[in-house]
Amino acid sequence: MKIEECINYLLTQAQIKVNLLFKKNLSECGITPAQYILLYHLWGEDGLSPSQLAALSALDASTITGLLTRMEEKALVERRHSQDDRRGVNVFLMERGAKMQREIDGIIERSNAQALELFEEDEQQLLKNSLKRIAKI
Amino acid sequence: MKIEECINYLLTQAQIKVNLLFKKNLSECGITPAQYILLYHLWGEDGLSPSQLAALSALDASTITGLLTRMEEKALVERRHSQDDRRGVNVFLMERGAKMQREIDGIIERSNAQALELFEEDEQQLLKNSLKRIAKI
DNA sequence: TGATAATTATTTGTATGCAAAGTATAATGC
DNA sequence: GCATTATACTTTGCATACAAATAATTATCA
Repeated sequence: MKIEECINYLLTQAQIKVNLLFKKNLSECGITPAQYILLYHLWGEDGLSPSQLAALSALDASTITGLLTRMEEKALVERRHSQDDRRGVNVFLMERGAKMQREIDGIIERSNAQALELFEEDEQQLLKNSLKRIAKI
Repeated sequence: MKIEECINYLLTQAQIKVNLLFKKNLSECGITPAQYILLYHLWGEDGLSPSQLAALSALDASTITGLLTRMEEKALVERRHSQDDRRGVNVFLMERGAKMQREIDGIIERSNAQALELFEEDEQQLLKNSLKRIAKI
């Protein structure tokens, strides 16, 4: 079959391009798209564990470890050992990570509009719904 | 905005999942999805240069370098210095890389069907068209 | 022709991603 | 209680990706 009909090829091409756009826009405030995902979940509930973040973001736990390490180096978040279960870790927002929420939200809104500017509202919804379905494989 | 409405998030989630499926299926014959893309273009025209492969696959030239190095180690392709332009390189299929075409084509067909099994034919086309459009950013 | 610019590919550095192995701690079962 | 399991996280190894810097070669043009 032609590669232009291969769903993995098309998804990868689209993801690389869109992710580059988001990465460029988010670099204004020194974070990456993947780091945004963890910040987003922590804004909703501070003190989540790495495994909870892995579940919420559908990423592997070892991926979370790396992300958190780099985010700690940038003073966005802080890891604290859990009191009740010494295996556990809780991740807390630091001041920088908490304060950036509005700025980052703006960048995300803007980036979405930019990526989808050629799509009508109903086309956007169709695309998003299809992506949600295919991600449930 | 909710992260479930963020196009970069949705594209990334879908791409990771679908790519894992393709990666698992392609591992039968020892290649990866990214390596498949280069093989595909070489099946169409042997002896392409790294920059041509970069243009055809919409990947950065430095990404192609790494892919080719790993593909050479597996005796899939071979780099030869260009005769007319000593800066240039031409990439040629080796026997293993050439012979695998039919097997790999089968795996790609199967993987596509698997990834899209919950989609009607017209939904598949709509999704693919949307992905093509968004990748042109 | 000889310096400067452009082109081609690679190298280096950074950031994701997963899988598999390793570590520390807690839970279970005999 | 103590050995076995299970859980939570990290480490290591591999494969993509891009950006920026390098190296080698070719083209331009003054």
